[in-house]
Amino acid sequence: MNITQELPWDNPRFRNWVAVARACHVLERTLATKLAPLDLKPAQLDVLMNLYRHPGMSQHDLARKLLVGRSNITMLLPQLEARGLLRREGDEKDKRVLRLNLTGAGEALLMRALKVHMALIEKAMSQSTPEQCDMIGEQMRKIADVLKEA
Amino acid sequence: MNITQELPWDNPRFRNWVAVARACHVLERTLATKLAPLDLKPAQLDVLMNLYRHPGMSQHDLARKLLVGRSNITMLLPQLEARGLLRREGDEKDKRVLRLNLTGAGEALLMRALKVHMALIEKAMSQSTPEQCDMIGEQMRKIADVLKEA
DNA sequence: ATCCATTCGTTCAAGCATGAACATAATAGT
DNA sequence: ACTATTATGTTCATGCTTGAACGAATGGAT
Repeated sequence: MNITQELPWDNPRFRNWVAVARACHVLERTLATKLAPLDLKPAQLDVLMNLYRHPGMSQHDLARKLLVGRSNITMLLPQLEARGLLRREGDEKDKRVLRLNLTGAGEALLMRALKVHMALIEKAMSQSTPEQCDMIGEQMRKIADVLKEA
Repeated sequence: MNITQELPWDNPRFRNWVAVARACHVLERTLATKLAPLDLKPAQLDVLMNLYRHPGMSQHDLARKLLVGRSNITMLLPQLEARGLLRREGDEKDKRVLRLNLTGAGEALLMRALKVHMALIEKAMSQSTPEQCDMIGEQMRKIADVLKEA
């Protein structure tokens, strides 16, 4: 038995990553409660955001952007479509894919939700200088890249 | 209508936070797959880690540490107890609370899981200098504090 | 042309997390 | 002592996410 094995709690990388995970968790849950008045879940907001930025996206592309399974998208979209927030239209050239687009109502709701989201993020990151903030984003993008290859 | 409203994607804080959330998400899912051979979920690992560091904890304390509801703990613990990884013993002085402690098997499994977890975090954060890493942790702790007051 | 593999979306069962409602135990106020 | 309030843990119904299995459509190889 190796009694000298380093325990994770003595490791700065471990402790600091735990802090990252906790901050994410807290912000996610706070966002959920602040979004409740709009009858929107964080996952649904992610959908609207991605459709706004990438109109005509397929469900498969959306799933990959959101890092979730395709079936998740299948379960998620009908609710939003029934509320008139987006449209699903079959592609002419490839009859397998459904093209996704926000409706006017979808864009309107998105804008309201984005105000909430932005305010929360502003509050959270107001403690950091712009330089610190950019550095954090840069490191996090590297982390996502490194892990996607794993 | 304010056409000059800043869109979130132009805001550094927003873009950088999105990167944080994505990195967390990717690491969480990667951890889940790497932990599968041990038949352990990330949430269960969190339980074991906290019990290791805080022996004799109550379920309520554990729930607060993990940022989840009490009922979640109630659903989570019986599986781990049935596997002989932890014990739940009634407190003598306060008959409402259950004191939680790891068993030897629980500690052993925890150590194996920690190796996996540590390796993943090392890989993820190997891109950052120690100074950057510490700064990230510091900022994230501030964020969690700010949001807990919200 | 005809297979074969691949891609896209769906369905379904299973596992998790949540919040409200509840039962029991402790505590504070009177 | 007695009541009211608070704290701990459980139960239950609901909704979300996942992964495997499936059908339909596409594209490539021969």
